[in-house]
Amino acid sequence: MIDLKLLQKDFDAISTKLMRKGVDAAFIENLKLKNEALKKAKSNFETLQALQNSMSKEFGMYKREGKDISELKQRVDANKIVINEALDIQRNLQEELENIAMAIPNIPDDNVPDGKDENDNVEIKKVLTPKEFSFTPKEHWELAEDNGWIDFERGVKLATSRFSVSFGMGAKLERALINFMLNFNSKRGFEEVSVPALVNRTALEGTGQLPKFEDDLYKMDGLDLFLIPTAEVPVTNLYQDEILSAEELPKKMTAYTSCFRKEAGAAGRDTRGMIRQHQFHKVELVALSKPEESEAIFDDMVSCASDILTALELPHRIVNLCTGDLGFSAAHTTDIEVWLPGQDQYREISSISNTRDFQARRAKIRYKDGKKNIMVHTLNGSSLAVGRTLVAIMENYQNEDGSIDIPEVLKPYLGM
RNA sequence: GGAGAAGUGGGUGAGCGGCUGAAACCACAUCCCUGCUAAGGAUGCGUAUGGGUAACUGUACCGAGAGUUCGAAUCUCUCCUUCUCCA
Repeated sequence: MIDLKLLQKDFDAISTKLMRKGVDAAFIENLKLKNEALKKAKSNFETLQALQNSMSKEFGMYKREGKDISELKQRVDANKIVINEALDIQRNLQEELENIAMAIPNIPDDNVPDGKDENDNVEIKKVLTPKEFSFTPKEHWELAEDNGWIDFERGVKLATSRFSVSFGMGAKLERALINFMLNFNSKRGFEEVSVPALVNRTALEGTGQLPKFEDDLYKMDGLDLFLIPTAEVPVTNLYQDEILSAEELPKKMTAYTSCFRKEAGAAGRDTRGMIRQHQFHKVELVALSKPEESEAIFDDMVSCASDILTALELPHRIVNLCTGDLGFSAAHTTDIEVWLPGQDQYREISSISNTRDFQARRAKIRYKDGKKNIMVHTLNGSSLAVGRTLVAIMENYQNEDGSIDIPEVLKPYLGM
């Protein structure tokens, strides 16, 4: 959630920034007006309540002293009616305000480039040069089927479209990648955690998936529980509604989970292969930090993900997302795109975001700085999407005869 | 699935309709004393939000929500969680 006090104080600047992200000006204006109205309503209610409280105290004294209370009772009863009206007004405003505020995305940083969609993202640098093939490289689905690594039909048979099954070396490689990535992140100072794959509404509101994006989530029938779309949700919410001590920051964590997404708006995109599946594996990095540390940690996370790709000898590039491609909760995001020779293009394999205090305010994650409680900054990033890494290995390590080499760093994980 | 018991501040735990935002103890912080490593004393010490430069102060919060009442941590209802017993 954005800082309403800041909005109130510096309305023009904040609304200008939000408009860069495509938020309707009228919407922001409305938020401001509602906020002001709520403040008035609250103050009004509290004054009445204070009066009621003091009369109630008097009431107790009268009774103890055996005085006549009928006149006082009349006053108190009359005030009660007024209070209830004031409370109603306040509650309605509160609810309206919350609905609006929760649907407003984070304020993009000033250095986020303007742009409409992913085509306007800005490349920062390339790492490793794609190798030249002496033959026409195949796409991963062909390689996956030819090598018997992935069975797309049987995934559909078991569930529905956009599900797949890994066999043999395909399955082993997934497991090796997960272990390799977790170990890599551990060495970089991220503590490994294992978390539930189902979370409640509060957790999803905390990280910003709800209330706006319920259509993208799988919801349990009859329960207020959802399958996680990313480990970011359970891991960040681990400290929901807590006040951490300054010494325990930064908290750097890494988790492997399956992720589940309905891909509601993605009809027709990447229908073939395992680029866009309803269920996929991902190793995630999450950090909670003091505000002044978050940028350094952000850089650390980007390099951590990039270094994994480098260790796997996979060419990739680092891209700064433009306003149009920026997610709901992010103040700024860097994507890592891996080179896919079969597709002859770079494709997203990691997305690292600093949400600053946006999620912390929603999830109420604070730390004690001396006497004051301050919102932490939260960061998250993939390191990496396992399925897409497997895709990248298949396409980059393919040979002319259709066989696939195994990256050196993974061999120990495969007993090779 | 059935039957009971319980959920209070960082922890233990009192309170069972007004004098309680909450005793006491522990932990913690600052200061003092002492002087030798362990103890003594004083003060402070929850969260959120509004007002105020500040001191301070209004309001809300005793698992969550609703209700009874002039007034609820305390009474009622629903839900959640934990523990014990039964199937």
